[in-house]
Amino acid sequence: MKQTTLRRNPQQQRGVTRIEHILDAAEQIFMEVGCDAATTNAIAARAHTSIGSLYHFFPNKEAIIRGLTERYTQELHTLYLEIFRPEVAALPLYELMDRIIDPLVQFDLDHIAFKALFTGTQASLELAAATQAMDTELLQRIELLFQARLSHLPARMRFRYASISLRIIRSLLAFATSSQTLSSAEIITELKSVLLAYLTPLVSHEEVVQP
Amino acid sequence: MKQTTLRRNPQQQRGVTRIEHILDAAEQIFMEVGCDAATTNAIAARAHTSIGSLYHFFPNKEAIIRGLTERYTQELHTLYLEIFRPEVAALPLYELMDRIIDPLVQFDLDHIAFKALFTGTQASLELAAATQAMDTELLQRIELLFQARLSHLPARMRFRYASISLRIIRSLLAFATSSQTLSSAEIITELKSVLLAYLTPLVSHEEVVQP
Amino acid sequence: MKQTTLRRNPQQQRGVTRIEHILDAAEQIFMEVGCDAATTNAIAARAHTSIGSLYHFFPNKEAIIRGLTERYTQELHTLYLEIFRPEVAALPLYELMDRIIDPLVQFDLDHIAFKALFTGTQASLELAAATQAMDTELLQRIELLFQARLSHLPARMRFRYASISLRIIRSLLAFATSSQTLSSAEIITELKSVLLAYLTPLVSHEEVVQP
Amino acid sequence: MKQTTLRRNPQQQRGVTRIEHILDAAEQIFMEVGCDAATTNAIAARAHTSIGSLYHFFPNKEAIIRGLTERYTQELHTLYLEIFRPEVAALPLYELMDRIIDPLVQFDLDHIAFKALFTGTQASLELAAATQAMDTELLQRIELLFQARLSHLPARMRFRYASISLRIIRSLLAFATSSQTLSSAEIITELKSVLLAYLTPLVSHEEVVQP
DNA sequence: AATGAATGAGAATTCATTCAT
DNA sequence: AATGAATGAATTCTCATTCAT
Repeated sequence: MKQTTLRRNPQQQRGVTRIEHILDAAEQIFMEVGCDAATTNAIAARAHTSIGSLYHFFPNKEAIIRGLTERYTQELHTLYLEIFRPEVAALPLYELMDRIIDPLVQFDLDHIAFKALFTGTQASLELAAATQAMDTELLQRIELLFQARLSHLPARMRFRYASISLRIIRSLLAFATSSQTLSSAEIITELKSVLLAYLTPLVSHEEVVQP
Repeated sequence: MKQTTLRRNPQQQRGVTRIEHILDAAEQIFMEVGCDAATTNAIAARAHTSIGSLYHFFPNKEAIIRGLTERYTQELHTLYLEIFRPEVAALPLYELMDRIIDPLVQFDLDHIAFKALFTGTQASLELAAATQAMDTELLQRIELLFQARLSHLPARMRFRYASISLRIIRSLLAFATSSQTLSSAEIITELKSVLLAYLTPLVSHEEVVQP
Repeated sequence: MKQTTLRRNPQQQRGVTRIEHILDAAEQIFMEVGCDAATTNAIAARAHTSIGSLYHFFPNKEAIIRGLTERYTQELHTLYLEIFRPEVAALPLYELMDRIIDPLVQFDLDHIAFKALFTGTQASLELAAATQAMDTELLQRIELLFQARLSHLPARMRFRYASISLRIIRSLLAFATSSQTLSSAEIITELKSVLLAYLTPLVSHEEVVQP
Repeated sequence: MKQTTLRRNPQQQRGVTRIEHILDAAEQIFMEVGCDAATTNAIAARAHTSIGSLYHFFPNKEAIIRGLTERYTQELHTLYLEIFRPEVAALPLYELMDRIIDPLVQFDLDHIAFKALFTGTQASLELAAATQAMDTELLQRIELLFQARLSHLPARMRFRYASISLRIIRSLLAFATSSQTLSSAEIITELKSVLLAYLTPLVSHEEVVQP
């Protein structure tokens, strides 16, 4: 049975710093060569520590990936808390969109490295779960918004709209941060346009006024 | 410099069959364990051949990936030729959608293995290029359709709409073939709905009559 | 037990030609990459034949080396017969030298490829034996010459002088065909000079008159 | 680009010892089966270490050969320094000979393994360079001696005499350590005799008195 | 805690040789 | 005879992980 967490909780400040360094190094290396091709020795070297020290804190390579994922997940969770404040539920659709999508774009831009790197098998499984979890959280929050506004629809339909919206957001967000042919701004504008076109009919009883 | 194609063109019928077997085996194994974790020995074993024979035809592991990609690419290209016949340009939007999306869905279903497997570093680079190329072809064909129908728009805008549409198609297609919570049919229906909602305003001068 | 000779004597003229082609190809490849690194497939390809045909005539790689060695040995033996005609025994030392050394130089120049290539383990053993044999023949012929001229010396001493002379000849011959800093002619001149200086005291009763 | 040196400099005493062991083992194995046929696994086994450790210090097989060559080269260089002390320049020719040749003989006897083993392709290239370099050093030292004694000759001639002498020394030294038919002592005696016969005429103005 | 040496299973690839066509 | 596909043992080298210092 593989250990999945830190081998030991660092007792000293030094240890905490060391762990962060290792994660930073891992992030770089993963991005450069991919997850499978990254070697623990290379990560240790990049973190200016010894392989022994690395294994002092992480029981195995998988734990490094997990650590990285957790760090990312934590940040994303924090972002969700900031985005989905109670007051957003009452905003008009087009403004709601800005309030949700713009921070997500920014977050993706701030974490391009992270997204780019996860290609390897190990990482995929690891990240698939984490992303799944994070997207499930996002999905639920979107559903919650819909619940407030589309209370006349059956839950099943709200779930469907939320799922489809989430997928569109994710894909065009990824496109926005990677496209060579269209500008990020263009794509984000279109993303909002697509969602408005898709969702507006459902909320047509609202008084939608776009600026 | 790595060889990129077959080590030698098979001179005998046996060889052709063997190559197909190897590619089939590779496809399976890649799907099961991922591309980096797949070993050439495992592929040879699964293809009921010897490692020597594998290397008789493929100079290295990368060439197997390439071979697989090429086979897939070829099939996809053939599909595009079938889909984008001249007469589709004249179809009403909602029917056009059926004519394009339904075959793509079917193709994806027929090639779930292929899509699922490409995670490894080597494969990514390989497939990234091929997918890029194939999607570029699809993009151009969509642009061509738009050119016929949205001739009043500047080319730049048509390119943007085509790009965004393609992305949405790709992501919801992938969702359709992988979702655990929504049915494939549901997702496809929504995909068409999204595209109609997004594109209809642009072609509103057409007499759009949905059944 | 490894077969050491041809697998079968060629029945047709074609076969003889094919064998020569294979040996020629082997000689080239051996020279280019060394004996161990040379592959039978490469030899077959260079000989414009198939690996199957190669093994049709040679039971294994070693047999190719042996075949090459035998061809060389045969030619060298023929040369010795030409050089050591009865009349040379009576020639004055300095002329004798010309009669012996000049043809050897020419032979080495004509077979530079052959000398250069034999580096691999298999070849060494093979060639070591053959060279040993050929040099033993040369040694005996030199001894025979000495026997005629230095009949007053004990056989043991004649053998020693012959051995040493042979070694000097071999090494400076090799030097002559490979030196970058001295010309072949210079080296050959010195070779004769060394031998004369070394041997003349022994035959001082001869009337040595140099031109 | 192949690494050519140690993968890493050993930081601990253990490492230094291990490296020496590996080189010793390699020397033995190379001698037994030749350089190409020697496997890194066999070397590791003979060194009583793991293949991993071997590769911990040597990036590849070639580096082992290089390491061995360097060790040998270093020792030979040290020997040259000991042999060619300033005072030898003034010694009479026959004594000079003893002072130079006898230590070389001894060195060869002490390093029979090394000389015998270098047959493989890789090694040849490697050793060819090293031997070339070492012989060039020896050549220059001999030239320097000649410069002192044969100052009346043009430099070009001194170079020629030195080159020829070196070649004779090398070949008869090799003969001395390998001959089955003549004793080493006999051969060395003849070597000196040859050189004296060859060189004495040049220094005849010296008062050469042999005991 | 920290360092880096040690380990060895496992991966890609080669190539002499055999065999079916 | 000729061809080239098939075979698989053997080889070099990697890298996650453990252990001695």
